[in-house]
Amino acid sequence: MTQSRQPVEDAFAASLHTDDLTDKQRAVLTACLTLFSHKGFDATSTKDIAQLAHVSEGTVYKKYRSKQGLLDALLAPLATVVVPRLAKEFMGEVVRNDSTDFRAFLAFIVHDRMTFALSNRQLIRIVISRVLSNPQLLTTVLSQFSDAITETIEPILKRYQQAGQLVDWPATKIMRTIASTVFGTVMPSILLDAATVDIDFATDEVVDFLAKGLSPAGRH
Amino acid sequence: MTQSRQPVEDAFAASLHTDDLTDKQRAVLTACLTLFSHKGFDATSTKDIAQLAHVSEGTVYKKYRSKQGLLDALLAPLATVVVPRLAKEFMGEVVRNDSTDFRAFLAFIVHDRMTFALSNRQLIRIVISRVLSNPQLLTTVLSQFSDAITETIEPILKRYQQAGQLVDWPATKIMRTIASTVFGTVMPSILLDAATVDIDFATDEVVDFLAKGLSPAGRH
Amino acid sequence: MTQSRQPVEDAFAASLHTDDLTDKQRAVLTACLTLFSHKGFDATSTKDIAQLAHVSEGTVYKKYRSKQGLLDALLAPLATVVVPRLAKEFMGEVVRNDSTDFRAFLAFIVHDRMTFALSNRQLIRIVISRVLSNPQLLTTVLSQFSDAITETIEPILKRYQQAGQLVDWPATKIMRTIASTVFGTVMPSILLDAATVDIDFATDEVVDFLAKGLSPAGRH
Amino acid sequence: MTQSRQPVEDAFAASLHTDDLTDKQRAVLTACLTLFSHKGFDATSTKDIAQLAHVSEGTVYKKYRSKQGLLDALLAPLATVVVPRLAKEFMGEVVRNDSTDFRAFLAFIVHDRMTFALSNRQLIRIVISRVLSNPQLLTTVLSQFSDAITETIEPILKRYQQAGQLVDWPATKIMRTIASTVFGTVMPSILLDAATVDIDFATDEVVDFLAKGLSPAGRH
DNA sequence: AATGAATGAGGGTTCATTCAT
DNA sequence: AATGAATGAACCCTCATTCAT
Repeated sequence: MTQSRQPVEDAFAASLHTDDLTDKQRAVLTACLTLFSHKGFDATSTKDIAQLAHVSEGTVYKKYRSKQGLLDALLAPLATVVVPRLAKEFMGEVVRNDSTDFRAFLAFIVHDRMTFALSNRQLIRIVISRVLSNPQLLTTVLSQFSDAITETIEPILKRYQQAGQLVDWPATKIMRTIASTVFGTVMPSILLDAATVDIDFATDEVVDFLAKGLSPAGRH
Repeated sequence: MTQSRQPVEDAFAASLHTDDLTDKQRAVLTACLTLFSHKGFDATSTKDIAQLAHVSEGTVYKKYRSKQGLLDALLAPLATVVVPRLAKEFMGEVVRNDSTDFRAFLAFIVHDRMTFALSNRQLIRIVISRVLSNPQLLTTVLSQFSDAITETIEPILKRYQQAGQLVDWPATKIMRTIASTVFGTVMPSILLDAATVDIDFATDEVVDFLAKGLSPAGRH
Repeated sequence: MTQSRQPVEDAFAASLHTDDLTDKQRAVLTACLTLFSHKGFDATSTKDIAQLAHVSEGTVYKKYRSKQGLLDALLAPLATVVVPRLAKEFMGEVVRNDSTDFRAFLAFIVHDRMTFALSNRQLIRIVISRVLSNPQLLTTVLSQFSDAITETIEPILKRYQQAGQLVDWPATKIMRTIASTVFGTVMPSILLDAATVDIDFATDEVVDFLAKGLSPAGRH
Repeated sequence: MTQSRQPVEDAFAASLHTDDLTDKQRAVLTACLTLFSHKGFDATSTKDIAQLAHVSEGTVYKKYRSKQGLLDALLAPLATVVVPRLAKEFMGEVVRNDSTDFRAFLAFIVHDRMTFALSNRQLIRIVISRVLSNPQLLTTVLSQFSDAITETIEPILKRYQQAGQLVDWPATKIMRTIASTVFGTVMPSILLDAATVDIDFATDEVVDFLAKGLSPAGRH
């Protein structure tokens, strides 16, 4: 039921290496990821960044011309790399899992999202932090996920609903429920930035719970 | 099923008025609540606070001697007022709901928590923000809730489990599941700081989902 | 040789009690004396003063309208009370000591000045401190002493010089030499604000030294 | 009798140039020396310093991280450069003056100390000012001088005492007497920060006075 | 490309002073 | 006479950013 594929978790990390960055500039971005996620954007000084990256203060500004630019550079892959690649992952999975039942589908999606969330804890921490002071960012991120994922997943869910395996809710609501449950499960690890979750075990439990909670109402 | 009681939602607001504060000092705290929750603690300047509170910068420091002190003053009621009062609320409900079934219990708790969460959106935003840069705060808050609530609720859950109405999970896991689902439901409203949720309607949906998801495994 | 009269040492302390001051205002001045002398004028806040005087911050300003006013109030007696009274002391002594030799005169003046300096350590500390940032004050103080004392003392010295008991220096130079030696002796006690000097013993030593140093050159 | 050597007077000034300081940072220290000595440490603002040094306020903090740090940087050479070098000067003089009499020795030491005091008026003013609010500093400075100088000078004095040229007092008392007299002579110039003293002439006078005052008691 | 000295605006905080009570 | 809440200018210091080297 659980799988060991590595779908998107390092899509972000990869993006750090594909750009035309020097070693020092990469070190700067990595330092930003660490510091922004732990101290917060505002509480991180460019001096902090320079020191952690073992770089002069001037170098911090060589590629990106402001502290905000560094933050943007960290968050950009979310829209340009992570989300699109997500959609593609699911599309491929659709074909492969075409005949499996809802529970198997659930297992895949839950495991995939948990792995992603735990692999990108720092980035997620930064996103949460920024969303708090810039709610529009949440709208953007959510709509990207909505556009990219829901569109891909909706037909799949419809099939399970027609097969009587899934409650007759709108696709967005179902996905939101799944997301809430998954997020609620991994949230402590994300906030504490400690990888204390056994993903395979947690997936089984969450799938159990969701399978029941999302079963057609008539069953009861 | 849903109720219109107002248990704890303004426990915090009330705490602003019980202290021996001047009108101006209260205005300062209120301004802090607004600004810290929207711009974040670090991005809020004492000048911002003074202006929003229609007060001089000196007054900002009259009662609390540092910006951190103002933050602490906002978060303190969480431990000294909100959480203890929560426990008492539940204790009272135990008596009243003694004979009701699990679904009714669920309705109460979900409605109560949603109301609390939506009534204290700003405070919650601040807590989330601070937890990101001070994980120990999460541990503290969670353990307080754990101590105060779980202890009160565990015997109740046990009764429902013995009556075959509730899955045989540890109390903490059940509560965490409920909390995750509730939090996932209200999170968009909290992050966006927009009260767009119909609590009664949302309660019904969440209760439906949870009742199924937490039903004993054997049922399926 | 040494005497137990109490000439001027508490002329200043007395001035605190002669003015039409309430108890609280006196407490304020006393607190100023302590704080200005130990922390310095600039490093002493009006809050410090209020607290040490057990008085509200408003009261600090009741009699004297600024912090500078408080300092002035402390230093004023120096010109209006202390120095004039000094002259009178010496005038009286002239009559009494009319027939004594230079050594006895020296003993009187050294003992008198030592007693004064050690009894007004705090005031002297403040004067030194103020002189550093306002050299004109030194000129004022010195000229007051010059006017008041030298004028009184010069004829006396002349008599000792004519009697061959005293070097043939100008009166001011002799007095400055005496003052330097006395000041050098008590300076550690003044700076450290610790009364560790046995005045009678120290007087004997200083008189020995000065009597030789100021003896007519021909002797050697 | 008087000499024109320049032993230690600019030991401090030199120390400003040996450190790895930028021109601007040196200008900052120089401005601090001037302002601290004239207005006092507490009454000098970092803005004052920046303006006098023709530098931005940020630059004031580039090398030393606080205003106190700047003060420490000014006072440090006193312990690490000035005092040790003093000892060495005297040691050298011992050899050269081996056969001279006490009066010549006195002339050297008086001239040397007067030159030093007048060349470092600003520094001395700062030290006096700081001693007033931090008596422990006096203890430190005095003990350094005690250790460095007395130890070097004591055997010399003993020789003069055995030759019957010097009163039979403890070395520390003799040195303190000399110091008091010298300090008393130059003090007006130091406090007023005006170089109105003819060192050679003043030396002769002070030596005359001290030679008599410190002559063996039996002579009289 | 990389450095780090330099900048000056703005940060949090303290302060002397005022004034309604 | 006495209080202490309120003020806002000024304080010390940090910051993101620039630029000559």
